Amino acid sequence: MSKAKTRIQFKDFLRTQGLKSTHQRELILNEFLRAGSHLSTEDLYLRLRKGNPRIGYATVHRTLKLFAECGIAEQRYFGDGQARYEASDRDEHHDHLICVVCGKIVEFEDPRIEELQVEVAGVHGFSIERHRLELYGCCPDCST
Amino acid sequence: MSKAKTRIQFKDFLRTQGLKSTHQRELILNEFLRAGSHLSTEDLYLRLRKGNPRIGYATVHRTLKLFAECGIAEQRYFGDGQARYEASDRDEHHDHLICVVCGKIVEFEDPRIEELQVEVAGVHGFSIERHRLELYGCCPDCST
DNA sequence: GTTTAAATTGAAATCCATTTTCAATTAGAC
DNA sequence: GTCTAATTGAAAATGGATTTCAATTTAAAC
Repeated sequence: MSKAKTRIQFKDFLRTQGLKSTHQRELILNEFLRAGSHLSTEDLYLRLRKGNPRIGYATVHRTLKLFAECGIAEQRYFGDGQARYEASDRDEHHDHLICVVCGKIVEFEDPRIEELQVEVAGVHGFSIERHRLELYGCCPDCST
Repeated sequence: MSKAKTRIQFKDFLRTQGLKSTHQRELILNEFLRAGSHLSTEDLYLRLRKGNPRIGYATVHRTLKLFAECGIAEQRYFGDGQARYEASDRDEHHDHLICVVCGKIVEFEDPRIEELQVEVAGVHGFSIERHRLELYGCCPDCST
């Protein structure tokens, strides 16, 4: 999804929820879209502070939760005790490869795995709503 | 693996690491093996307190970390902000189905998925060390 | 443009699981 | 038994997430 469309989606969300469009929310969305994925609240907060000294951590936190609620971002936990957010600006779901040495995060997708997941869930009578698949290992750069 | 073997494995671990076998560690291991899987530190602490009023939370916490270190337990995060531990008393790795309604956790394993994971990681030059696969959805009891 | 009610902001406080501190205790080698 | 190092547990510290609340801002109504 284009950045322009994401901005419209967020505005629509705010309007339909009776929430207000504010300068801060705009700044935060812009920086979120500009920055790479897998950002923690802290990451985004620090990036924002560089250009805009007057944005509070609490506002960044609250706005990221709004993004997740409205569907333009997804919250993830990679086990380091910090929530991370990524833009859901693609149609395809994807999973993650995480390097245990340098922390690099690579995205991938495999429809065959997704299919098997649905099958396995069905065997246990579950209907899947979402899933999380993370492969932890050593990336090419770190294994030399 | 039998509980007796697990106890021996832990004792060996302590000995080789120059650590001491204490009454508390024994009590905690016993209760951990008796209790079901997917326990938080708090869960185990409360169970222990029932029979043994004088066991500290910090000791339970530290001992669970020892279990994880020595390989008789695995630490997991299911996104509710609490670490959970499960006995690794089987040879097979397994993944989890989590009911988003009632919180029930069901274990499963599928070698076909594991195979595909290795393949996908290889494509990106990663060697897998461990992985995490969780399917979140609605269990049969809650979907009626 | 002005008024007004409601939402928002941000600094600080709070929450809560995890982790550390430290003085007292205990295990285990000698 | 003696001695040294590890362990314990209560309490404090940590750190990210979340909430509080007075001041500010938004945007709808006038």
